Amino acid sequence: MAARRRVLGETSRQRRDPEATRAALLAAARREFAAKGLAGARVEEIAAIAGVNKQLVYHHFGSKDELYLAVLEEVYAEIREREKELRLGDLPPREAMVQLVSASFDYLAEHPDFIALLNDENRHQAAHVRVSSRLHAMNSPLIALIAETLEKGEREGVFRKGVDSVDLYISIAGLSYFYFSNLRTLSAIFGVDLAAPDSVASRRRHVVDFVLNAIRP
Amino acid sequence: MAARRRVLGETSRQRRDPEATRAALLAAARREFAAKGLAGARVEEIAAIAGVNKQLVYHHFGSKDELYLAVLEEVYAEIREREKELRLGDLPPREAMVQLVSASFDYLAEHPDFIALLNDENRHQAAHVRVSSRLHAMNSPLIALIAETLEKGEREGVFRKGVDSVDLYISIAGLSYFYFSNLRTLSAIFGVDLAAPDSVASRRRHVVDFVLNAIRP
Amino acid sequence: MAARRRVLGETSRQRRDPEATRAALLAAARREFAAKGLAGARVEEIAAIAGVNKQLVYHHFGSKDELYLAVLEEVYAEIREREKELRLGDLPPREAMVQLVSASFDYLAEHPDFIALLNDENRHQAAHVRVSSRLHAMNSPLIALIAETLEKGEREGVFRKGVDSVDLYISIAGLSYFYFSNLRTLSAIFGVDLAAPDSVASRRRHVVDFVLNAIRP
Amino acid sequence: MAARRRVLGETSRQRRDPEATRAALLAAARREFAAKGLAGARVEEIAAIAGVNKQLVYHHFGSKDELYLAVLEEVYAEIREREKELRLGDLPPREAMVQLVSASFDYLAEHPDFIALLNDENRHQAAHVRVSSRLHAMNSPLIALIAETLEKGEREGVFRKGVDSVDLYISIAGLSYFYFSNLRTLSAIFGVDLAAPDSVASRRRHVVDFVLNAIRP
DNA sequence: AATGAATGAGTTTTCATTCAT
DNA sequence: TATGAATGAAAACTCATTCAT
Repeated sequence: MAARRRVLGETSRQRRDPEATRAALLAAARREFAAKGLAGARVEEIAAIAGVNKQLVYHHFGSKDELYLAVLEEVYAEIREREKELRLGDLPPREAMVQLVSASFDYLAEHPDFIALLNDENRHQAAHVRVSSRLHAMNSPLIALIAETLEKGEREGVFRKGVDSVDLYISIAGLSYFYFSNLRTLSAIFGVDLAAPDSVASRRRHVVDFVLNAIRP
Repeated sequence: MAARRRVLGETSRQRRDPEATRAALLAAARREFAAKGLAGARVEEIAAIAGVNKQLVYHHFGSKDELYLAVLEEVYAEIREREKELRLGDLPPREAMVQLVSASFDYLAEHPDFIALLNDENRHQAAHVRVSSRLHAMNSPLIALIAETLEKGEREGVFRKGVDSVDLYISIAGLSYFYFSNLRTLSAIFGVDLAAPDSVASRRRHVVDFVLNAIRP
Repeated sequence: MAARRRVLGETSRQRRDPEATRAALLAAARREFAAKGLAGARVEEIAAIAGVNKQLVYHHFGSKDELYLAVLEEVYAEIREREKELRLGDLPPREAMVQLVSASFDYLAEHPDFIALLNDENRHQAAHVRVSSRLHAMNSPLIALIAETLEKGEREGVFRKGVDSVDLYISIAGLSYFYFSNLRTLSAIFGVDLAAPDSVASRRRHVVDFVLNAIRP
Repeated sequence: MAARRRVLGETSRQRRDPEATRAALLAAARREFAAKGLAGARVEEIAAIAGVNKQLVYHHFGSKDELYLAVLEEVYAEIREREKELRLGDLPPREAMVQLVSASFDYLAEHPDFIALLNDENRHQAAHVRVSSRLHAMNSPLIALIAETLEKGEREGVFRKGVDSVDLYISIAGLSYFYFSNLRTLSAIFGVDLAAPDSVASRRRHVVDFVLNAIRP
């Protein structure tokens, strides 16, 4: 008996607008899969949130699983897009690295969906990511940026030698990701509110410092 | 449907051994919840793996949810126990920190189910952890150890000042956790096998180095 | 288990006739709830009797409880409808009262399921009736008819004064209701068959006489 | 997860007192069967209310069904006992009849259990009453009292002739029974509170009046 | 006599998916 | 393209009853 809701701001969406229907379903699915996982999310609820008939999920995506993959693809595409937009220009290596780490932190801070979806996909042994040729085609501009910045810094003597760019990429991500991914349990166990703006700002400073200190010569 | 299997090593468990029944259910539940999450795991399958009647889940734990909480409590108790066993003795601060980071890495390397369970619990906004008085009573010995080591290193001038121990705790955990948590998607996206022993060993070295470099004066 | 049966007279109901499906479920539910009560009736059996898939109960009614309420509403609507059809025209008060009492008796004689449903609902403290706005909107035409007839008879001097119409309504109902409601235990205890047509006819005469005698001047 | 409760006032009943256990079970069963019916009552809950182990139901009564029969027998025995205690002495017939009707009304007013149990048993077509030789052996002293009183009144000319004593018995019972049996639905439908002491007192007067008027010459 | 563990057969309800229109 | 009805399979949970101690 989930109430039929229309997405915000769409009081009377066109009855025949396949693109809008698809987009509404995708947005609703992203929200539901992030909140409840592939197993916990309900096709009926996704359709209800999108304000459309349940059957349209099958029309547009084929199955719950394919809808899930479509969400993953959208989410990955979005983060890659965001990474592409990162303009470091001619910033000196240290300043460039600050930007990289900050941007990485901020993206995760703003997209808890992304974290939840990735965690669920990892539980599934990346089964969907593995089979998606679209996802394989998206390579991370960030890793190249990190490599370039690292190299430049090494040459200029502001970064130590011997830091692997993939390792650094994973470390930068991990320092932020774990904080947001485990926000609730850490807060409960420590008895603090890590979601508070002050806590987040403090963590952000720590992460940037931590990385810069770790790679200085 | 699901074949009745006995847990490994228990070819003919006593018909009346409630403790053994409870333990078998808990072990099976841990495995299933880690593999499939709270929503995806099946009570029937858990009972089948434990080799007992499905209704005993309700007899011993009350509900699927309470069984899930029991698993979380067990898992947290186990990690706290492990932390308590860490003996740093009179190691100098740098060596002590190497031990701390290594032990943290190794625990996660050996317990992928812990990671999976935590991720699922975080998706549920730590709903179970929050209500468990048993979990609130368990405080991490590790965080105290880190604080002590950090302080000693600062005094001896081998660590820089201004590093917060909770921040450091989260960073140490995050550098290892993210790697194992996102092993599958990272491997798929990068086209490498991060689960390979060589990769893990290499990551271990990186993490230890990274932390030590980050906190050197 | 339970064989798929089609409701009488519906040898091949349309596959897509939601109204017919609803009606078949309602009829089957009425029968089962009357025979076994809310707790004793089985959703599966109701669906089987209606010749439809068990899940349609949830599709059309939401839950077993809401189906039960729908049955109560139907049954009350039916009795109210029947009361409305009572045409006393210009009958003199005594003859009118005979009609009222007789009709009341006959309805209960012909609708043992109504009695069984009411008894069950009373065990539930009228929980369903209380929350039904549809039921609150149905007021009994009978009580008004009794009041009018009583008044007219008083004016004409054929009925005594001081009889309250609600009291009389309950008494008329009670004299018949108890007989049918407790038919089985009374028969068992007295060692007679109160369900036999002769017994019923005799009781009918008694009830009419009893009421008329009770209200004569 | 029904909490284990001890019956009021029995904080530590003897561990080995079969009679007390039997009585506690019977009392709990009476309450539960009255409240929920045979189908709705739970053996575990009955045992919990009685403060004893569930298995003792089987020890003492054999099955849920036999426990139900034991409750019916107890309840019938109680009402017969009560009827036996009715002392009309040498009251004149009208006064005697007032006593009979009043006592009948009062018993039902004070024993809603009895009504609920009888209704449930009637739904089961008196299946338990029929097979109980103990119940068949209990004949109602009331019906004999009514017959005597009726006869005496007829002889003295204070009651009309032609009233059958069984019919009268059923009418007396019905006038009170229906009121209490259908208290909740009638109150809900009429929007009044028939359970209020004033309503009950008023009904009591009506019933006594109604019967006396109905049988006067 | 008494207990708690254990069980088999259900019982309501859910859910992804397909069908008919 | 879109809808609501319909379905089969399963899911969590229940319950009367029996077993082992």
